[in-house]
Amino acid sequence: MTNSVSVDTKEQILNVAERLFAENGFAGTSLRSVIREADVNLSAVHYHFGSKEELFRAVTARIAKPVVTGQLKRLAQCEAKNSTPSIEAVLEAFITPPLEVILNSGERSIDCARFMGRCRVEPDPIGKIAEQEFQGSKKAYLDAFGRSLPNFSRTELTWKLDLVIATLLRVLTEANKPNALIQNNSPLSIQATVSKLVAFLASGLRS
Amino acid sequence: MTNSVSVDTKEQILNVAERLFAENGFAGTSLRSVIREADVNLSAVHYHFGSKEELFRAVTARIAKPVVTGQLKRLAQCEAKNSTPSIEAVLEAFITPPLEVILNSGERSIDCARFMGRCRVEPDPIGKIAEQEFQGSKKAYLDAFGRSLPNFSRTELTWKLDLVIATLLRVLTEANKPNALIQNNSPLSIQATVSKLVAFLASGLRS
DNA sequence: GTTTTATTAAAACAAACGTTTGATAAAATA
DNA sequence: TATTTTATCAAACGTTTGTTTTAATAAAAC
Repeated sequence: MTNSVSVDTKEQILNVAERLFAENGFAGTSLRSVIREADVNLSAVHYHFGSKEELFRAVTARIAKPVVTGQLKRLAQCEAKNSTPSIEAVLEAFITPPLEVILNSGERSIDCARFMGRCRVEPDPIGKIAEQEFQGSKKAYLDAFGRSLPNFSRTELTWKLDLVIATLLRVLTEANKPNALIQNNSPLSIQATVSKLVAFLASGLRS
Repeated sequence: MTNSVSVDTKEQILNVAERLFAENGFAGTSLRSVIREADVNLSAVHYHFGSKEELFRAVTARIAKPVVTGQLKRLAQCEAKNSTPSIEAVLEAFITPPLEVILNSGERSIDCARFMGRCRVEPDPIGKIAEQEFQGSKKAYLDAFGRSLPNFSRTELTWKLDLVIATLLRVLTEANKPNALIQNNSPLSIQATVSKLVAFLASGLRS
């Protein structure tokens, strides 16, 4: 049907699941704790999403889509200016979208950040689901790394991109905690975070 | 008593728990799956460890102790040679012990690596337990970072050390997977991994 | 006005969970 | 030798898990 009531129910479930998955992980979050906080019926979860695993996928997809889209768009812009962009420019294109999503998520911003950080350190098969949802931009960036750093093997570039992602995920997980890089989600803070991360990672990638 | 039977039981539980916690996380690992693979009685877990949480602490402590000891020892040696060692030397002192532990763990080496990588991305309160067990060397290294890099604030050094740890944990988690830095646990491979990680991180820390 | 269709609600399901209990026997201590 | 301690075991505890089933409700389509 798609009336306003069901939309609210579905979105309420997504929002609460996002927060609880981020806090307690997939296995540590029960559907009953979700429906309790979302104030909906237990059946609503299976009606709207089918299973706990599909609920997790839905939460992940909601965040991953704009991130991947943004990363591909920025990489294209980046390579439109310069056929062989600097690794700094490529890094900035990769790192900015996830931080931008946080900025555009209103009250959910911190939950978004923490969920992004959490979802990809989940044990399999849940971690694989998250990897799937985010992998749409991975190959393009691996290729871009190769063009910006032509002196490294594919294997070397692969684990380096992997460490870039791990670093980014840690920054997201720690958002708003003491001494964390992300201290609020103001545009200025996001910009500063991108700059510091690019500086931190670029020189390592060249090593 | 400490007869050979009980020692075997206790160690069997530790070994299997280490592997399953590493694979499936704390919440994703049931005590019944542990005792099934360890071929011991369910009560043996509570008899030897008291609770699931204390079993996790025991697994963590077994690995963390030699790591922390090694890190403190190497840092002291490092500063004995040079009162203000390079950040590369400090990094090497920090990174070597966890990789050394893997090398000295025989058949458990990959499980050790993966558990180290997993235990500190566990949701609280489990993650806090792991943090506790590993934190014995943290303050000393934060101070050492400050001496090697005197131009940065404590806050900046704190998140930078945090990212060093996150990078190291990722390398450990991915051990023996395709394109991973750690591809086997030979002394040569470990040495090569340390060198690459130091190179990757040192320049970022200076930025 | 009747029949679909979409959504919520409540109850029940079998399975799995961490933990506790009480019995048993071997080992250590006296 | 008698008593206590240590270790192991099967069985059961009450609770919680994800999922399914069965009804009830209300809006939409015919």
